Amino acid sequence: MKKKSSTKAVDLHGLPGHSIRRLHQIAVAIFLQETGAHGVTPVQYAALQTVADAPGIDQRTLARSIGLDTSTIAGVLDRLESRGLLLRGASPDDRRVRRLTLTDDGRALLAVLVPDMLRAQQRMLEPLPKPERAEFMRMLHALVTANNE
Amino acid sequence: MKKKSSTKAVDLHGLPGHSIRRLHQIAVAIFLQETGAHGVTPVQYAALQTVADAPGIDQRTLARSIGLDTSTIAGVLDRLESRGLLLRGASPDDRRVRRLTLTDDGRALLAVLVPDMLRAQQRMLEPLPKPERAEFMRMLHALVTANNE
DNA sequence: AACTGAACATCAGTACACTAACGATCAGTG
DNA sequence: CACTGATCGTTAGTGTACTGATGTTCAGTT
Repeated sequence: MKKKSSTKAVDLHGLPGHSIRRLHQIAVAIFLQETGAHGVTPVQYAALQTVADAPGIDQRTLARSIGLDTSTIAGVLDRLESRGLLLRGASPDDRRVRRLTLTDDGRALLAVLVPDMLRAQQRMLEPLPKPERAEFMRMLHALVTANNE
Repeated sequence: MKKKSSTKAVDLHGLPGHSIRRLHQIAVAIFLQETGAHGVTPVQYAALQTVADAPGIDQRTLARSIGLDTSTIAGVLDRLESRGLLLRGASPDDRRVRRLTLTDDGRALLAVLVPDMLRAQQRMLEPLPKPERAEFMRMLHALVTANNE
């Protein structure tokens, strides 16, 4: 009389997909709490950071680097450009390509943002005992890289 | 001469928030690959499952149970209702409340969906060695429940 | 019975995130 | 040099996901 009609025994909260979605929501919320004053989203931060590290990068390379497709990155860059944080210049070699660089305002904002962002990252893992945090990050990273097809 | 000007040493891919976002994208993609034929999203599945387990539930309780706010759940239910999978009836006790139930089509679709969904969940953790999967789920769950403020 | 504050749902606005289709450009081939 | 296929960016359309404002309804007070 154990598990005969277990058809309905689907525990939503035990499903990886559901917990991953919830954790993502929480991560975004924490990020916005810590950096809220500056009006930058996690994805916008990722774009700013990547362009800062690789000035002149093109949109397609940027998109792949942070895990977005080109149609999504277009909107992100629109918003950053209209705030004067980023420039979309033409490439001299290839007229299809837009070369991305940060403005002085963009670099300044990024510098101000970093400590807040780091505090947010810290908070996300805080509920875990310290030795488990690195372990969690290792597994997380393994899952992400394994699925880069 | 080690780490004097480490200001720029922010490794995007080592940040929890970034990896969590990527894993969420991957989880959604796998879900849609496995269940693609039925045109249901992960959130729509969560709503169907929860209403099936608690017929007559109201929108607010449903929203909190799956981690959405009421403005988001409204759109989700619009789509399920217009596909004839779900009914939004009025409550006799309280005219503010809409009581949710599945139609026969909704229950039938859910039954068909479950095996595909379970296969998707399996695939998400597959890159991890078997003993680590439970460990990962335990940490994931700890992080989610700890941040339910 | 009117007043007040809370609860429930909706709507408007902003921001990802995807697919599919498109136009422009480029690189290589015949 | 014209042709072909691939590449880069944009646009259109669908679906979460949030905040903030609005309107209805309810429950408790006065």
